[in-house]
Amino acid sequence: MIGVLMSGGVDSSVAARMLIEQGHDITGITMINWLSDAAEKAALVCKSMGIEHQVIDLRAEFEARVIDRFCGAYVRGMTPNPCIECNQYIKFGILLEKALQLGCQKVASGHYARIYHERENHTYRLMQGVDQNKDQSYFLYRLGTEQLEKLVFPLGELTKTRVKEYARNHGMDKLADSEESQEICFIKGHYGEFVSSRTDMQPGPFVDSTGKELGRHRGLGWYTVGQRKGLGIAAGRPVYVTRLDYEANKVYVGDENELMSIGLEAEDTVLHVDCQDMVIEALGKIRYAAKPVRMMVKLLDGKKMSVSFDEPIRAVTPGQAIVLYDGDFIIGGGVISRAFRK
RNA sequence: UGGGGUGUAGCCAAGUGGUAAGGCAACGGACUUUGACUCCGUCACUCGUUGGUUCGAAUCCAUCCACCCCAG
Repeated sequence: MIGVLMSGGVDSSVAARMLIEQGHDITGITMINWLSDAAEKAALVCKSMGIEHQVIDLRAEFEARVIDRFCGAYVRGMTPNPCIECNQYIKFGILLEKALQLGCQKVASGHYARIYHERENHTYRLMQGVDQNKDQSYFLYRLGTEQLEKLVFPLGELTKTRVKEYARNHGMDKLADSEESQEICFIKGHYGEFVSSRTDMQPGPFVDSTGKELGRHRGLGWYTVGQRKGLGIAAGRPVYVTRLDYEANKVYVGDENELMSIGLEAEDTVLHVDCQDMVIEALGKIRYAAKPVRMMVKLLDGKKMSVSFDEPIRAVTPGQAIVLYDGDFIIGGGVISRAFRK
């Protein structure tokens, strides 16, 4: 039996339908994490497909592992990616465990990514989804063989367009036309609002590179490197956040050219390839929607790596993930801790 | 109080007699599983006040008000 993680949206619903068509015995699984009506929506979908549906309450785990860390990072001036944490620890951590306990042999989800099985050495590797625009491998880069061998991503070979078509052809018109869920699932409203409601954030100064004060900020959690909107600074030209200084509670701002970096340092590194020489050449992305750039990666001690780019990259942001690719394969990645400015 | 200067949207700022440029900010939308970037759109029936000149003024004149600088 395959347990399908269902949110009630098109993607996971199509994934479920496809598995049924392929003759698999499946059951729907939805986790309750925070504010979401996913469980109700998914229940309806499951009912229409005539399959079982289980709801698993992971609110406590989600809050501790994802939300608290998210706020903790923001308040310290970093820009975390909670989806990555959630995938690693919640969806494909605890939830996967529970599904296996429930008797599932495998767990499927509607992610746009592929899993490659190397039979010779019994390893599983993550690959980008075929749809370049929807590829979600960035959020899954931490998954290794132990998890991947238990997973199925039915949408990995499809484009979003094909998925919608599939939905329409299988009586799921409503789902096909439904809005995409875009934002972080546990926040309604502004991120800064959310972070400040759960932490102690203090206002402070906006300063330029010379230290001159240009205004007052509302607390580090309201900003991210590269941000332009929402600063309220009328300097006659656009100004961007260049750095967040937690110690001094200062938000540095400057011109776009002050945002360019030639390299970075990352920690909490995971690598899915053997690497004897400690130096890797790869394509890397420093944000989900970033353009991949060729870079040289040096492994420092076990968990750290130092990366230098072939060309300068804009707004390298501590807290975000650097994800490394070799063609369609995900090599690994880490959490950005510093940017090396031009 | 004497002399000089300035007053145009939230900020900066064009415009010197013909019926309010532009930038920044803000707001709205598109894009986006990071409220970021980017893109598109909106944003002064009115030019510190009150009068006057004129067919017509933000633009000329007078008045008052506010602020700035110099002098003292």
